Amino acid sequence: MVWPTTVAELIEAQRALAVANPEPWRPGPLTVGGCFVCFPRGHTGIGAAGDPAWAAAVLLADGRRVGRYVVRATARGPYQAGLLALREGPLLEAAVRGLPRLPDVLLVNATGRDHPRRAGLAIHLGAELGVPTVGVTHRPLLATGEWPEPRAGAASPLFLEGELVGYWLRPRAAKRPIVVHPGWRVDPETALDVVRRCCARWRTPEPLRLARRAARTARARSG
DNA sequence: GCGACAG
DNA sequence: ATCTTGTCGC
Repeated sequence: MVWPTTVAELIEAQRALAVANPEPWRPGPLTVGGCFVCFPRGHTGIGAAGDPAWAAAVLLADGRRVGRYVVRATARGPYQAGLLALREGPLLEAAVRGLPRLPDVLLVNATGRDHPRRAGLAIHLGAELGVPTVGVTHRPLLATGEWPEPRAGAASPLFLEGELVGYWLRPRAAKRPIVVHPGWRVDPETALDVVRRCCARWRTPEPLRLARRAARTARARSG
């Protein structure tokens, strides 16, 4: 399979992903991956194809980092809500494929079913890699729901046209909640379970935090 | 027609 | 995504 390069191709791929019915994945002993793309400091707006970028992925086993890969890359297009795969999809795939092995489950900075065609980048990247995925974002794309109570670990459902598409989750009692999105082969409750296990120390799940740090460190070193 | 709208 | 200022804590 190849990443779509045009809006029409991506929309067609998203429609297929929305009705795909992969075998549900159940968490056993976990290796958890995280991946992240950053852009130059001072970068603003939606950008364009050719923007410099840094993509990183990390692999954690028993909470310890056992793999890391960072690659200098180039954005494939501008950012447009609902079409994030056109900008970051191939970059994230390249970062994850650079790991010593694929994770049991991968955390992605993107939505899943919370998407105009129910096929956000977390789902798309998981399908592409053949790896179960969970999306984590700062806010929903289209879904709505009340914030959970200010207690660490509290969660509340997010709905899109009547469908449960994810959860608000508060990793830290006093701080803003994050959004947890079931991705490829992952149901909402499993997604929540995976992310909770990764938030022992920080608001941002550890695999995403380490991938973000790795990408930004590379950016600082290579301008 | 206009604003909203993951990163 | 990135920016901004102070603030709290290890």
